Order: sequence, then structure tokens, then C-alpha cells
Amino acid sequence: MKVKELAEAAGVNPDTVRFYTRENLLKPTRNPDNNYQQFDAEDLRRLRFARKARQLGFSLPEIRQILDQADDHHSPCPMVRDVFQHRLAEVEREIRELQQLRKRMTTALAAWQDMPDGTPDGHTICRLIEHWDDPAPCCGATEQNEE
Amino acid sequence: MKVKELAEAAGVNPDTVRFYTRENLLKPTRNPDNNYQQFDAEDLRRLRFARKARQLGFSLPEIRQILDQADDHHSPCPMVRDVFQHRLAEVEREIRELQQLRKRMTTALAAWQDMPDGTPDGHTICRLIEHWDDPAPCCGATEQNEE
DNA sequence: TAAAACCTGTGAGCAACTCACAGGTCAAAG
DNA sequence: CTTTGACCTGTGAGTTGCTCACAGGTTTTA
Repeated sequence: MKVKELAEAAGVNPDTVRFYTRENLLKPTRNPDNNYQQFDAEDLRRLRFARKARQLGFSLPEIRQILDQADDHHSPCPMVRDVFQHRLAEVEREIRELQQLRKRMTTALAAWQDMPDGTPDGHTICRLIEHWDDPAPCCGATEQNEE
Repeated sequence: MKVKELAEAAGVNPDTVRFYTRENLLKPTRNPDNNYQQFDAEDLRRLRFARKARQLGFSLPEIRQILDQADDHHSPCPMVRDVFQHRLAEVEREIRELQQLRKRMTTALAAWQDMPDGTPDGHTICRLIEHWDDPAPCCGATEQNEE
């Protein structure tokens, strides 16, 4: 299989195949005649695996690690379970944050129903946003640079 | 006010101030003696505004547009309301997607309780992920490159 | 045999910063 | 008066996961 064929088989952009190859997720052989990359069924499996893992939120370095472990005949599954747990926790955190954001937004939107637009007067830019309440800094951090 | 002072007043990284200046969100005057940037209370307002808008999900180009409109003495509020509506819809979409992802993840995690780890045998990389069900492509798209 | 369609590697672009670097400026301490 | 340290300046690179563009080589098709 050549790049485009593999890409089509996996339903991805050919440039993604090239990128994954650059990143050492795929290790095609070469056709000595023309130096073209040659992929086989195993590469297709790897690529499909990588795409599924991406959907699950694994990063490319994580996926590479899993793939490399599998190449060394170590079972990557324990690691997968581990990363997966972390990833799940992170997804849940993201959900909570977004829900908080939504709540603040709908509250603001309701409050804005009653506010006039107003033209900027040099002291105020857009009171819609200026009167937006900061998300209460819950963790005691007043500054957002972490140092 | 110099860079670091403004940054501290707004609770951001000095490099963020420099970056926003580069991006024309802030337009400091110059001290002719030493070419240092000079910020005033208006710049602080602009910076605080920009940060609030960022928390609301506005992009830097959007913020620049709002600021520029305010500079021209047009009220940016109608635009703000508009972008805000779009942004709220997007946040809700993100929430739905993440909730679906979480559901799939917890389901998978439960199913994995019963699966053995297994060492990769050349045919399978990590059945934990390979047996992950694709998120049903709901929009009729079988391929994910949009063209 | 020439044009179209593919291949190659490399470099840039996206978003919103953050950090690093080299050199200039300034306040206080020795 | 000079040195030290903290700040300033602009610029370029790094982050993530691709995607696109480019210039040149190869293969297929007409």
C-alpha cells in the first residue's frame, strides 16, 4: 500500500499518514526502486489503533509509547488502563468547567436583556462584558500565572 | 505604567502584555527617552476587558474588533451579544460531546474489567482499545476529512 | 510522449500564549 | 563612579495535531 491507499483505507488525510510516519507511529518499508513508502496490513492496524486512541484522548507520545511497547512484545494494556483513568478524570473536569461556564453565560445573558447597549464613552468599552462577574477564584489563586 | 506594572495590575504574565501589544490589542505610547512602553489607566481597562472576554471564549481577533469599534465610538455591544450567543451554543455542543465521550469511556472501562491484558501477538496491539466501539458517526460522514 | 496524478521531504500555519536570548537602561549599593 | 541586579527592548522558537504548500521526482494514462 502506498500513502494514499493507506489513508483511504483508514479514512484519514494522506498528510496525516505522512505525519504519523514522521512521528514514528508508522514504520513503512521502502520500495528500493523508487523510494516510495510501503505499508502493509499491520500498518493499517496501527493507524486504526492510533485513530481510536486519539478519539479516546490519548496524545501522540502516549500512542507511540503503547505502540513501541507492543513492538517489544510487552503488553501495553496496564499502561492503557492507567492513562485511560487519568484521561477520564480530565474529561470529567472539563465537563464541570464547561458547565460552570455555561451557567455563568446564561446568567449573564439573562442580565443583559435589561441592559442598554450604550456607546463607549472613554470610561467603558462594553458594559456587557465589563459587568461580567469574574468566575469566583475558588482555589485561592488571585493571579493566574502559576509560579 | 511599564510592562511589568501593568501585568501585575491585571494579574497576567508580562509576556502576555507584550503579546497583546504585538497583536494591537494594547497601543501604548513611548517614552522618548528610553523607548519604553507607557501604559495608562485606559490600557489597564482594555487589558482587563480583554481577559474577561477571553474567559467568555472570545478569540483575540474578536476582542480586537470589539476594541477597535469602541475606539471608533461605535458601540460594540450588539456584536458582543451576537458572538456571545454563538459562543454559548458552542459551549453547549462541547458539553454534549464531552458527556458522550465520558459515557463511552465509562462503558469501556466497565467492559475492560473483564478483559485480560494479553501480550501483543502481532495481530492485536491492545484489545482494550481495538475493541473500543467507534463513536457512531451520526452525521453521515464515514470519512473525517471534509472535502 | 506529454499531461495528470501521484510520490518525496521539508517548512510554514493555526491559537494563545510562554519562554529564551541578546543587548540596552536604570536604580541602588559598594 | 562603577558594578550589580532587575527591568526594558524586539524577535524567534516551542507547545499540539494536524493540514497545506512547495519544488522536484515517478508513474500512470491518454
